[in-house]
Amino acid sequence: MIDLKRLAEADYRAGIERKGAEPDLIDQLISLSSRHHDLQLAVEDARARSNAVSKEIGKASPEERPAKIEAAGLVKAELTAAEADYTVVDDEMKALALQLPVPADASVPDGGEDEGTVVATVGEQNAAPPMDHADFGRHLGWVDNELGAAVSGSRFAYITRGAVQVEFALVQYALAKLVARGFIPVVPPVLVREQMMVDAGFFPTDEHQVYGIPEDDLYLVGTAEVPLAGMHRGDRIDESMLPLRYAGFSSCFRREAGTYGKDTRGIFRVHQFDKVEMFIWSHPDKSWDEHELLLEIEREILDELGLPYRVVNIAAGDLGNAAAKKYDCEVWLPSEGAYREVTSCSNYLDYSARRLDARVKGESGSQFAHTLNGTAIPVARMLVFLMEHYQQADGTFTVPEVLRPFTGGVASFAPPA
RNA sequence: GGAAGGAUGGCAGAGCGGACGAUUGCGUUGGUCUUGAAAACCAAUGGGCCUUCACGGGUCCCGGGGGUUCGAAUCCCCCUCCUUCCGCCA
Repeated sequence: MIDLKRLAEADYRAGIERKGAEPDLIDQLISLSSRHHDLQLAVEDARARSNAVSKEIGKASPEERPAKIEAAGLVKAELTAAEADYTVVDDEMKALALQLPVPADASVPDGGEDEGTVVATVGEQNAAPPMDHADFGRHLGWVDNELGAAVSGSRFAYITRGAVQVEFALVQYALAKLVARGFIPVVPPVLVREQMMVDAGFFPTDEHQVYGIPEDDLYLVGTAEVPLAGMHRGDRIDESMLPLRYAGFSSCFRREAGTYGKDTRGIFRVHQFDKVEMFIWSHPDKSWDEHELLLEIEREILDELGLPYRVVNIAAGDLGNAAAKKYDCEVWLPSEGAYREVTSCSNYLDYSARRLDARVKGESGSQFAHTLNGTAIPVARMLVFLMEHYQQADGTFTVPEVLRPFTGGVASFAPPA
């Protein structure tokens, strides 16, 4: 939800338009909002009179009451009429406001998909290994797409043997790093109510990407971000508690509608995967520092895993509704000769906190909190990159140095005998 | 799955149609007393929105949504959650 009061500000409006919002919509909303204000005054005035009259009835003697009740009825009719007008405009205004995105930050480049700015490049664009990640996964007995398809359908896979050990090593490695940084580890529910999907900003825009359980009115989350956002819904967080940093581990479920034929090899894009996600509740004055912190952690993980990558400041037109700025970290995928997204981090400013009614309480009153999120480890996709970069000429897999404490010291995996 | 009871301010806990935005206790904060502390005593102690230069004023909020009424924390309906009992079960 955007800040309607700031809509008249040139910068605020420009930030929204840069994300591709129709100027007409904004004008409509401004005029609705001014009508809304007038009607609100009218309703409150009518209600004030109604309240006053009603109060008098309570004090009146039994003989006086009938006349007073009749008079009150007239005021009530006025109030009812005013409310009817107000409700119409209020609904219309809210529906429109939900459609508008949070403004892009000034530091975000203009443009759409593929028009982001590369802000850092690390490592070399090395040549492809003998096998791509899909073939190597089959070779090692790590990934079985056919079995997954037979049991659950396309884009489902069995992950077995060493891949499972590496998966849990990745998770433990990330959690250890985040806990050391003061993040609170969380295993959240992965089934949530519809309202939670709305509050977290995924409904109605991304509803088609989400699995639902109609019988119980629940939805499978596509990311732990959703239940993590719910942790402080309606809270007034004392500013001394901030920042609150959470590290959530969960399975993630995505329908991947509209991606038929895209990334069909291996487990690059699957319906179900595990992920360690970072989520921060920040004081509004500090959220840009927290955003840089998220990027720093993501880069540190890629550095320590020894993967070549670049960081992209995503262009305004390619940002989701909720993000004012987003960095993507893209790792070099040798078999494709391209950088592919592995992690990302976004600053939502107060967009999500408004819906969640999550506020920061300080000496100077209260204001909406800022929320940020970033990927620490998307396990399946990380396995894809590792399978290419740590593939040896003899067909074995070498475990990255930093993961070995979490594989029980195992340094190498070979195909099953 | 069946049955019953509940949800009120930071916490506990009254109120069950009209002066209730809410008795009281605890907690918290400030003060008096004290060399200091404790105790005791006094006082203050929710939030959203609108309006005002400000003082202030208005409105909404007693789990959430709807309804009855001139008037709802209080009555009615729906939903959610919690507790207890029975059944079932990793």
